[in-house]
Amino acid sequence: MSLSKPTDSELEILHILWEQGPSTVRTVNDLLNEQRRSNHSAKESAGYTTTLKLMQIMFEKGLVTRVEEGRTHAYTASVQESDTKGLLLQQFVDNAFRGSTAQLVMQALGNQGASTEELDEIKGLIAKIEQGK
Amino acid sequence: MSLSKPTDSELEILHILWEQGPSTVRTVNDLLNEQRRSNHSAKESAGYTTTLKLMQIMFEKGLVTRVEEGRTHAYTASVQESDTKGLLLQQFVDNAFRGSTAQLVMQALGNQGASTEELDEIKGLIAKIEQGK
DNA sequence: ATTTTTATACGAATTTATTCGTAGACATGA
DNA sequence: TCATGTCTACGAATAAATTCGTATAAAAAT
Repeated sequence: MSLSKPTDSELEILHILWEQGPSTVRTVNDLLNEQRRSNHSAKESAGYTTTLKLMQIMFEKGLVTRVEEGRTHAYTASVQESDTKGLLLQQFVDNAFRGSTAQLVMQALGNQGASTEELDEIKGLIAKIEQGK
Repeated sequence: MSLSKPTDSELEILHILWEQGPSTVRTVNDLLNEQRRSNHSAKESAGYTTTLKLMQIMFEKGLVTRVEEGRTHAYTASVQESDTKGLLLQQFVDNAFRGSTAQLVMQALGNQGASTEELDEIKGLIAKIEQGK
């Protein structure tokens, strides 16, 4: 069963499920719209049935599981956050940076600098990776 | 004049134009298909008129300029490689990593490790950034 | 000269993602 | 009870990206 790539909207929903754990469509839809408003996201707020439909499609694709709870369904992400992000990243690096992770990292750090703490974290990670070689 | 975001197919073409400089549709189409074959890209090889149409659309959007040369057109990328990649990266970080560049970098380095040389390069860059603060 | 090749332009089919309306079931509260 | 609200399912409209067929003109080859 190979990990399937979520679309942008699906990813938005996955983020919520990863954070919240099992949730109803209603909850997801509310949080989604709340976030869109506070982030000044480019997207308008989504209608309830829109989110419902998306989550049904995600269920068909196997991105989420669901359990009947009375009249409603509780949805749970069935893909790991880090696996999914890894897959997306891999494809993004291939498309935008011709497969060069280093180039991507350089661009990322160059662009909108990370904070000093973040840089320290990254240095630590590099040190750890170098140890392992 | 805000930079517009190229689609995946458009980005493939831009990469070729960035590498080759001004090129005809024929050249772009040939290189595109050559690359797709050698990379075992997921995509099939593209018909000539498909590439032509894409490049016409890119012209309308202002992603490329073109000059008549006899009977054919020579197309040139009109967006900077680093600007475009920066924009794509920004949007990707927002979508997939909720805006956290550090998280993206961590995932990128953790995933499919960079080579020792690349890590050195990155360390150098971090040092330079820290100097600038 | 006439056939074949190689351009552009353009309309339109296809595919994928997104959005929402409407219908039917069930619960809740006046 | 019966009106109102909230759920799921599902069909279908819309939008965006991709693909390609066909028409037409010009050049090149025979």
